[in-house]
Amino acid sequence: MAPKRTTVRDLRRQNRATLLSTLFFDGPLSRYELSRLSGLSAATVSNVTAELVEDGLVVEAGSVDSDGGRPRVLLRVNPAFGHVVGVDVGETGIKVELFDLALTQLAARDHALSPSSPGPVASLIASSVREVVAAAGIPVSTVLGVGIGVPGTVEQGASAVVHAPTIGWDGVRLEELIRAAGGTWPLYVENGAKTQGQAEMWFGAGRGARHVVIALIGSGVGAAVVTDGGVYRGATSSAGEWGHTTIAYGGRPCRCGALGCLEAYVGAEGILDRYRKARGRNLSGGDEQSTVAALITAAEHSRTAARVLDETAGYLGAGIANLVNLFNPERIVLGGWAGLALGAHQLDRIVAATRAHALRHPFDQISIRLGHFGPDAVAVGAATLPVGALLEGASDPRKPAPHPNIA
Amino acid sequence: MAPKRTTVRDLRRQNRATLLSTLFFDGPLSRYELSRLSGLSAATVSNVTAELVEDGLVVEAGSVDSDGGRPRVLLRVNPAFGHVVGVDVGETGIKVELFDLALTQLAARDHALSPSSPGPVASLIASSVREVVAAAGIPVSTVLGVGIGVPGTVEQGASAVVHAPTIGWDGVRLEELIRAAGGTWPLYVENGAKTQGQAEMWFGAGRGARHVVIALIGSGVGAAVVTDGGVYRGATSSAGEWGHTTIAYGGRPCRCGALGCLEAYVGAEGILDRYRKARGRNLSGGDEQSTVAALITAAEHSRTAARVLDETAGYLGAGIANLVNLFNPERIVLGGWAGLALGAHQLDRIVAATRAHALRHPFDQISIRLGHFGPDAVAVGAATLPVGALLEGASDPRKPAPHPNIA
DNA sequence: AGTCTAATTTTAAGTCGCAAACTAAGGTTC
DNA sequence: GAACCTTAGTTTGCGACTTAAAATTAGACT
Repeated sequence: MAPKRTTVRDLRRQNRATLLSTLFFDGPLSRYELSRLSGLSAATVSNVTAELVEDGLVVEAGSVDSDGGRPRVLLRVNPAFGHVVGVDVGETGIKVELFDLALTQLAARDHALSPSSPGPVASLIASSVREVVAAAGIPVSTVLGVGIGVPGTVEQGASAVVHAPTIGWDGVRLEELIRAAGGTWPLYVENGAKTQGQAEMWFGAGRGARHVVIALIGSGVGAAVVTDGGVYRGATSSAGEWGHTTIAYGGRPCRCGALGCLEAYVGAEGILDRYRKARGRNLSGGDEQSTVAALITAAEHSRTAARVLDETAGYLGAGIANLVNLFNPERIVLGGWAGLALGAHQLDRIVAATRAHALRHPFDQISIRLGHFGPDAVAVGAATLPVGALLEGASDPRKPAPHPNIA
Repeated sequence: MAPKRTTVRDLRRQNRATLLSTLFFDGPLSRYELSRLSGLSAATVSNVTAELVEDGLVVEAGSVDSDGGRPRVLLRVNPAFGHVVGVDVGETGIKVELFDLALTQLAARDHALSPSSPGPVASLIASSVREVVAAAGIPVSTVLGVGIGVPGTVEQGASAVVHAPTIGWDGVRLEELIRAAGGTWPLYVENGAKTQGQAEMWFGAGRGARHVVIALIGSGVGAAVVTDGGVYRGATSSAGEWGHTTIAYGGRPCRCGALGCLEAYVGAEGILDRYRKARGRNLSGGDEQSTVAALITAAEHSRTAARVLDETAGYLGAGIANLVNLFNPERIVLGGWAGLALGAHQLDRIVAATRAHALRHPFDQISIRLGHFGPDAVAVGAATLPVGALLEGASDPRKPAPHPNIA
C-alpha cells in the first residue's frame, strides 16, 4: 500500500534524477533556478550538478546577466552525451530513426516489410540500427539504447513479450530475437500507441499537463492514457484499448469479433465502410489514407459524405466523452493520421458531440487539441524510452534497470 | 515528471509509514518478518518500531516460537490508539459510525433527512459525531478524524468543495460548514463511490490486488478505479463516472440529459423502467430496492422479467468490458445493492457478456467478484480516510496533511 | 551448567541535505 | 578608481539517517 523507499542513497539518486529531468524538460537553467524549481537547497544543487557535469551528462551553456550581481551560468543536458534509436514496427514496414539526447534526428531509414514474421523483423531492426549509426557517423558505443514501438500489447518483464494479432504475432519475445540477431544495445519494447502518447507528452500537444488522454485514430483506434505524468499501463500493460469499447450496444460488427465497438464506427476502415453502405458503391481507390482524404474533400459537395462525417463526429464525441467521464483528464489530444484529418475539418463538431455526452463537471476541465506529430510519432516516442530510463536515474546508462515501468 | 523527494527526514517518515502500513494490513508481525517484508535492515526496523511503540501506535502482541532460537515478539497496530468516524451522506439520510483503529465498529447512528440542504446536514453530522462518541463512552480527544462520503464529486483543496446534483448541492464547502457547527476534528471529504471502493480494497473483495475496478450499481451507477493500489481521482477528482458513459449511441435518455448512458440501462431505475415499458404496467410498489428484488424473483416465472434481466446482464457485461479494455485491471468487484442482487442471480451471464465484449488478452487477466460490503460500505470506507492519513505518516495524527491525495 | 540457534539491539561507519558562512563576479557610487 | 552593493555559487560544520557487523538476549536441548 504505502510506497517503499529505503536507503539514504536512493535519496541521492532521486534528487539527481529530479535535477536531470528538470534540466531536460525546462531547457537551460542556472543552478539558482534549479534550486527554486526543485525545492532543493542551493548547496545540494551545486553538489549534485557538479557530479552531473563530471559525468558528462550536463554541460555549461553560456551565462546570462543578473541585474547587478554575478551572472548566472546556464546548464543544460549535453546532447552529445549519447544517442538513442527509435523504431516503429508498423503493419507494413519499419521505421528506424537515430537521435541525439535532445531528440534531434540525425539519421533515419524506412524498410517495407511484407511477411513480417518475427525473426526477419528482428534481424531487420538490428541491421537497420547499425545502418543509421553508420549513416550518422557516430561510434556505436554511444548508443544508449533502442526503443521499439510495436502494434500490439507488450507484457513487460525480464524480457518483453509481444502480442500483436494484426501482424500475426502471439507471445513473441522480441528482445531475445534482436539479441540473437546481434543487437547488444539496451532494448525497450512498448506498445506503439503508448510511445506515440509519450512523444506528444514530451514534445507535443501534451506538454505541461499531468492528466491527458491521447486518442489515436488511424486504421484502428487506440488511446494512451497519461495519469499524473506517467503512461498508464494497467495490470498487464494492455490498458487504453479504447477502440474496442462498446459504444453502440448490438451495433456494427468489429474485426475483433464483438458488436458495436468504437473502432467499427470511427476507425478509418469503419468510416469508409459506412460510407460505402450509405452510397451503395466504393469510393475511388488508392490506399486508405488517401481515400479518407478524398471523403473529407467530397463532403464539401456530397450530402452523403457530409452525413457520414457528421455521424463520425458524433460517435467520436461520444467515445471521447467516455474517456472524459472515466479518466477526468485535463486535456484530450487527438492524433493518428485519421484523427488529425478529421480534427482539422471537424473539431468543432467533435467537441460539441463530446459536450453532449460528457458530464458537465469533467467536461469543463478539458481542452481538446490536435496532436503535433504526424507519421514520426511512434519512432520519436520509442526513442524517448531510453532517454526516460537515463533521466530516471540509471547512473550507468548502458546498463539500465530492467524497465522504467518496474521502477 | 520525475517524482520529488528531498530531505533525509522524509526518508524516515517514509520508512515509518511503510512499517506501520505493513503492520496494519498484514496483521501481527515480528520485527524479523517486518524486516523481510519491507526490505529494511533489522537495525532500522528495530529503531523505527521502538519509536512507534513509544508513540503508542504499536503494541506487542504475544510471541511465537522460532525453531530453536529466541522467540519472535509479535507487533501490531494498537487498536486503542485512537478512534475514527465514518459518515455516509446519502440521498435520503446520513449514517454515522464510530470505529477503533482496527475498524471495529463501536457505535452507529442513522438519521433520516428530508430537505438535505447543506447547513442542516453539516449540523447533523457534527451533532451525530458527538452522539456516537458519547454512546461509545470514549473521550472525544481520541477521535483522530472524521471521514465523510458524499454522493457527488469532491474537489480536493485547502477546503473540499462538493458538487452533488442529486441532492442539490453545488459548490458546497462542507468542511467549513461542519467547523461552523462546532466540529473540530480533522475532516476528510470524499466521493461516496470512492470510499466504497476503498472499503472493498482494504477489507473486502479487493484485498491483495493492485489494479481493481469496483463497479457500483444502485439507483445510479458509478465506479471506483484503483490503480497501483491507490484510488484514481483524475485531474479534478471526478474520474470513474462509469454510469454516464455511452453504451448505446442514441439510445435511452438518461437523467443526466444524454442518450444511451449505461446508467439508463443497468441502474435500478433504468431496469425497472425498461421492465415497465416491456410489461405495459408497473410492478407492485414499495421502494426501489424491494421492487428490484421482486423483479428478480418474478424472473423465475415471468418471461418478460427474465428477458429484462437477461438484457440487463448483457448491457452490464458490455459496460464492464469497457472498464476491462480501458483500465486492464486484474480484478473487477461488483457492488452496490443492485449490483449485489443482480450478481447473486446472474453472475454467469454477466461474465459471459463481458467476455463477449472485451478483448481476449485483458479479459483473461481478470476475475470478477461480488463485493463483500452491503449498506455499510460508504461509512466504513469513509472511516478509512483518517486511518489512511495516519498510516501515510502524519506523525502528529491530530494535525494531518491537507489531504492524502496531495501527498 | 553449558551449548546452540535465532531474534533483537547496540555500535561504529559512511551518506546525505541543509543552514550559514564564504567566495566569485559583476555593477554602482562618489 | 576604490569602496560598496548585489546576486550566484561553493565550502564547512552539523544533525539525521540507514546499514553492516558485533554484541546481547531468550528460549530449547543436552
